[in-house]
Amino acid sequence: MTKIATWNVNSLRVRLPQVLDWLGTNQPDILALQETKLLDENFPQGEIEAAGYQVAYAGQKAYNGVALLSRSAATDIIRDIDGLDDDQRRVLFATCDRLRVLNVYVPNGENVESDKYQYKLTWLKKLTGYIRQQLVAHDRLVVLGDFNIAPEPRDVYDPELLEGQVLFSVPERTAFRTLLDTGLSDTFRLFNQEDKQYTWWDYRMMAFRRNRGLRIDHILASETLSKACVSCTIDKEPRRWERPSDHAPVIAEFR
DNA sequence: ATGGTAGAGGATCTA
Repeated sequence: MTKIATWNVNSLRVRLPQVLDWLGTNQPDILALQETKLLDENFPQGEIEAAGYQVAYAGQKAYNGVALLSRSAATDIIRDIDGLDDDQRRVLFATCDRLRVLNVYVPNGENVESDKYQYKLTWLKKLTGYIRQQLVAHDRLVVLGDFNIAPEPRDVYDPELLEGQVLFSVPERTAFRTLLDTGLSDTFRLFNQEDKQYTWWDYRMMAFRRNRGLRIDHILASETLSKACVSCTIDKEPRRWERPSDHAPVIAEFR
């Protein structure tokens, strides 16, 4: 069994003790992190290796940044995807435990009128083209991370209020659907799930206490891997901790 | 009254 997880930590510097605690409790084989917000020279490699995990990372100053923590060594590591043409550190692609793993931090988009929203849609289109190519070569592909898109009305706390807003606009949801149509499954929806399960809650307005959240962090699997997927769950526990990330981890297991 | 909170970095920008 291979256990793989994703977690937007919103600063690895601040969240490192929580990440180490969570690794000890949950023992994943692979953990994909987003928003590390660290230069590579400041990555806490020693502390993570001391906890029994190897690391690969692609960071930058202040914003973005992704990392892959794994029990086994990751190989064939790619930090710059062909055709993405992006200076921001948002992707990390590697092979680990017989999986081809693509860790993504999709642009937030800010709001639907913003230039950053167009950047998000263009970025997703380029990523989708790349994934379409990669699925030809890799039948055991996992794409996971913070997609900054809630795919369906049941993935947001108030679909009427949020309709047309960033993270839940029709063009974003269509882009997500197009990505799945390359041959990926949203592993969370392979299983019967309780209602009102989310992965992100705004820090403001007591959103977590009121469960005003969105499901925007996902683990997508190729057809071969979908058949081998036995669970996908959201761990809300770290969101309850003192000084938490605004995102909860998502965990999938593969036979 | 365009809020409210968090992180980075040292004034705003991003989410």
